[in-house]
Amino acid sequence: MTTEIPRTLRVLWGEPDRPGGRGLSRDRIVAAGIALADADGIAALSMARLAERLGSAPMSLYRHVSNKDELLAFMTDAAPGSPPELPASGWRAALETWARALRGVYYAHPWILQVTAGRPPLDPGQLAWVDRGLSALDDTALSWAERFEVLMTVLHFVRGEAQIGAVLLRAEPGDQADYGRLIAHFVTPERMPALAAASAAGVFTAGDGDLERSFTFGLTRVLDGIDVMVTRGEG
Amino acid sequence: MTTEIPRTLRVLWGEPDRPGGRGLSRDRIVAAGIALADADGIAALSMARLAERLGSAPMSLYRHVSNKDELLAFMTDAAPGSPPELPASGWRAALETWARALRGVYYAHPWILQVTAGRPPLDPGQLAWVDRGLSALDDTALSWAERFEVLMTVLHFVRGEAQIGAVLLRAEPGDQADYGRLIAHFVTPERMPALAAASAAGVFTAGDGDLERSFTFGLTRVLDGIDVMVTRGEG
DNA sequence: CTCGGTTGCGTATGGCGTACGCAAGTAGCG
DNA sequence: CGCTACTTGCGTACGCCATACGCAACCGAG
Repeated sequence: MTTEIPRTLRVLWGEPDRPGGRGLSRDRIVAAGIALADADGIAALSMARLAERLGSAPMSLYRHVSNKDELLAFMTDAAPGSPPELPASGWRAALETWARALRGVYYAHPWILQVTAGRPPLDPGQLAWVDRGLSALDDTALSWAERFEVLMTVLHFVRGEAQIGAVLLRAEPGDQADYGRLIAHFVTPERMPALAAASAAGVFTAGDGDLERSFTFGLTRVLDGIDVMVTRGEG
Repeated sequence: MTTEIPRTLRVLWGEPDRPGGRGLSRDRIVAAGIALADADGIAALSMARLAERLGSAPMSLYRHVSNKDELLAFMTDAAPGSPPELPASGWRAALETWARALRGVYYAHPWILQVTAGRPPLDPGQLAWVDRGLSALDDTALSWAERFEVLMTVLHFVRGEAQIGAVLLRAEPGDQADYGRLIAHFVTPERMPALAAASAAGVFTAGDGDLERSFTFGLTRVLDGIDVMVTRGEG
């Protein structure tokens, strides 16, 4: 009857770290992994490089982490930290606070997007955020299923925006200009009329602060759409 | 003045395939790569396995594809195919058609989501979809920048939903039930009250057709939000 | 002091992407 | 026909990766 529970999850929810070792510990390894992935990207995170950072041998890590997948699970659990307290001034402000804080997490740790893509969250770190997000809708009349779908809609938007924005932030300053120039070079009005018009209108030559404005723009659309439902249900 | 253009892009936009070889050709390699990634996932796509499928030696592929990254670029260009014709019955129906077709692409080739994550599209295959999506908004009074932001908002939602849905579709039938059971097992009302309530309400024990319904639900929210803006601008 | 358990790590294996250079085939041209 | 220039296929080799296994050093309890 009881589903057998994977070791990784049991550790994640229960066992605290044993700081016994002569220097290595799960917490230290996970923290170093997060720092490495933040700085150089998840592709640069290898067990060997991580061990080097920690001043130990590669195989020593396996005493605290059963394999690389488990390390990544620990990292995605720890990196987001605690979700923010939400304002009590209504679901919209609460949901917006949640979305902006989550965006901050993804901008700080873009690799989370890759690691958690298509994997339903089961660690306490991720689920705490889901719980907090659901609580933003406490003052609505929506069903639990509706609240969950609404939250997923916001989540999809935040993840999608972060996937683009976090990369742009770390790119060279000229890359965005290059992108606009390449679009302009390849896209012809005959084959792609709408795109050519958008390109000619300067849509692909973004400037400072445009990332922020574009996030706010999309989030406003999404929240407006939710508002239509919430208000109709109450009216 | 002229930005130097990466070889991969030049090939993508210009040079047709030279079918000269004794069996190998760029098109055949790309098609086999797509088939392999569709069947076994992108992680199972190695140059060696691909060569085996094609009955050639690993190094032979490099005559037609300069490295694995370029192969992936060719694959993401080719896999989506042509975007659908959009109905002329208004922006909402057009955008919905576009979104559903794109979702179909991601469900058929989930690896595209991983490969294109955080990389702005520059190949004709992807850009044709962006162009078609923008054209869905031709009958609105929005600016080009607004149309682009609107399209990105829809795109984020579609990608986010597909990232979860495409995986669930290929999962074992019992996995979804397992997920609900694991949530119920770990989540306590004291620590995560909203999540516990949602779990108790059966939100995490999905049934047949729920994926479709959930996509429609979220898409309706997003389109409703866009409608608020389009209508206000016109009124 | 002994002993069971824990921790660190050296060695080794099999997979990966791919640089390099040779050989076999093909096309152009006399 | 033969000679040459080029293209295509691929065998070998290298360095990086995750990680299985077993030994040695250490630690706390008796």
